[in-house]
Amino acid sequence: MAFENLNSRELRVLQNLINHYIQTADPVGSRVIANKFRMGLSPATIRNTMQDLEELGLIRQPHTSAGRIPTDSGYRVFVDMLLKTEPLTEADKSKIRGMVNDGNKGLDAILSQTSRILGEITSQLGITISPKFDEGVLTRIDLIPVADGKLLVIVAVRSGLAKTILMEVESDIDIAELRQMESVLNERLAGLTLGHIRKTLNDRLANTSCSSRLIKLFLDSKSVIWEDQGDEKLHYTGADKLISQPEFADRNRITDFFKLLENQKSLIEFLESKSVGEGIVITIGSENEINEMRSCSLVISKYQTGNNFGVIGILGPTRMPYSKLVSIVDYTAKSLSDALIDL
Amino acid sequence: MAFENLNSRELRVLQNLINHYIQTADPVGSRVIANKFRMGLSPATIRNTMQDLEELGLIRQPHTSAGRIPTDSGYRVFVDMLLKTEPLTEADKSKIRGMVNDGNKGLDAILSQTSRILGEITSQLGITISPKFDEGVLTRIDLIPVADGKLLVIVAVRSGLAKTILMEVESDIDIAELRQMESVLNERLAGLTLGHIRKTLNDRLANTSCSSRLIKLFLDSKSVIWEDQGDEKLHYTGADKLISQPEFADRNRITDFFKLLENQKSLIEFLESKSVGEGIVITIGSENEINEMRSCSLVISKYQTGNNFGVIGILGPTRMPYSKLVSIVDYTAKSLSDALIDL
DNA sequence: GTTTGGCAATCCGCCATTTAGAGTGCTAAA
DNA sequence: TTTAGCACTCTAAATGGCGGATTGCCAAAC
Repeated sequence: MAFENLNSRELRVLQNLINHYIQTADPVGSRVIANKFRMGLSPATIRNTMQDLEELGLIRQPHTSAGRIPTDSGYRVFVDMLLKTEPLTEADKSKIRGMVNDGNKGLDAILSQTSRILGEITSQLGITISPKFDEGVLTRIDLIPVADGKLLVIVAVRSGLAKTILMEVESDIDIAELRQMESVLNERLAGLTLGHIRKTLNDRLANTSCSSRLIKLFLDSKSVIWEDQGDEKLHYTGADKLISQPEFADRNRITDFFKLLENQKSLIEFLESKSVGEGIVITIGSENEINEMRSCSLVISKYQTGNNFGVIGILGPTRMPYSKLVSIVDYTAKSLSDALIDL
Repeated sequence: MAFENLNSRELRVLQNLINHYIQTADPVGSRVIANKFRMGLSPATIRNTMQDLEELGLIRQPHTSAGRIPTDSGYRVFVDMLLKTEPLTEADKSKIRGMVNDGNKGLDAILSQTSRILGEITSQLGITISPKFDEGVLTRIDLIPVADGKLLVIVAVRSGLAKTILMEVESDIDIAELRQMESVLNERLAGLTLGHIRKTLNDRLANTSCSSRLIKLFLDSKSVIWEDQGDEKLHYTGADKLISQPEFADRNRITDFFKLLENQKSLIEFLESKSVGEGIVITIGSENEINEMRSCSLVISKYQTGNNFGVIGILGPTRMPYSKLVSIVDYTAKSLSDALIDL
């Protein structure tokens, strides 16, 4: 949209209005902008500018005789053209680093911690999603009989992640058969990405001397083993603070919000679909296709471990302190990626 | 408390009052009880009885000229002396069985499903906690080098559960050393419970010909490997329906509630502390020591897999349909235990 | 002695009305 | 182009009255 030709006064008014609204959650009137922000203009002049901004669809009045509040497009312009990222305090930085690097914890615990710290220092909902395995390169697969009729399959991926699947088998699998299967799998599949393996498994398992029963087993459970089904785990923290924000005064908003959170699968899918490319992604209000999210914004970023990518970020009302959040999410994502290299 | 000498009229009034209140959430007056429940008494007589019940602390008036509502003690008497468990409908039964036995899913997925079905058919919060590993009997331990400096430890437990831990090691561990360590561990530890192993590991690893480096490694990471730290996982579903109940009209109640849910550790600990013994346990309102739970009730039960026990149940406001919930939780716990034997 | 009808008293929830305040849009003057 | 002034509009909060529900108590009835 052609908002590039906004003049500088309009931009400044929009900026001041949004900054003030983010703090107070109250519609902002012309007087406040004129006085508090010392723009050297009278309220009447500001009013004229505000009318222009309203016609452009960047701000709106909840009702006559109220001040203005930003629309989704208004926030979009703010984020694209006016955002000054706010440097983190040392305290926050060290808090983040401390949490993320917390010793010998597993990936899961780290991500849970991370969502907690994100929630805490932002007072919004901190979210983390564990990395997709799909892009992971198989380093090795192990088959371990653990009990009668149970076979534990361990899929180890470069960068140290591992996934275990418990499968049922007929109880009389021969150990030798199993070993053979194992080595065939390793010979033929190691070095490929899981996604790739999934697509080409049929071909790759042709012409072996393995037990056909086992071959069948592995072909049949293709999706369970190689697919990503619901492996990505979602952690979130900070719901309590979030719902005390004024935008959740209406109970229905809260119910909507929890419907959203309980439908983890679609939420994960959605977040992953949005976090394309490098760096921070911000989506605002109605830009989020999920209905229950139409009054929320998202500040997210990918993080990396090995070849695999996960997502972390913040979910909150469209009225959120974007400039702070961008720095926080960015710094956290980077710290997390660093920490996971070490892991 | 000596509520055993309540006369039968008092009991019937209490019962009717609670049944009605559970349905409507409105204070119940003497007229309703007299008419709706056809007790053959006039409202005035009921009023007298209600005064008695109030003096005993079983019911109370929110304000003059309102009907009465049950107190926590009132619910307690109701549950202990007046509860008629309501048989499940066939529809619900088959829903539960269907979900719980849903094919080849892993434990985690089953428990997640279970919490969902509990939430759905009760309109309260369905909760499941995965079993404690501590009582599990080790069937086998495997050591698998997955990458430079990484060692994957797989702890398999009778009944098919397995836990994997990724450890850091110096990169030049010798495969032969590892195999030896593995077989020593299996020889000396298989058949013992994890809890037992944890306590006696030092002694049991004395006098071996294993690499002292490896021995040290295993002793050092004792807690990570054998301990239960946060392994119990909590699933819950139904928050959205729960908070639409009238008792959550006050926003503070909702925030309290989510503080409770986000503090998973203490919630898990609490639920486990309450679920002693066989069968259903019901705790009401202030009987729950956690502050944020003082206006909620809990209907929980243990379930079993191998030697391990987990907990499932329902969390909701003290005004909950106890008689239904008891049957549902009971049936679900049993179905779950059955399904996990099969697993 | 127990139960009941009658009745005054109490308190809540709802509705309409009022009031104060905030902010606007427009117009005319600077 | 900017500003001051002013009539207008709308909200939020306060006020007051009314109807309804329920109680407690007392005296009469069973």
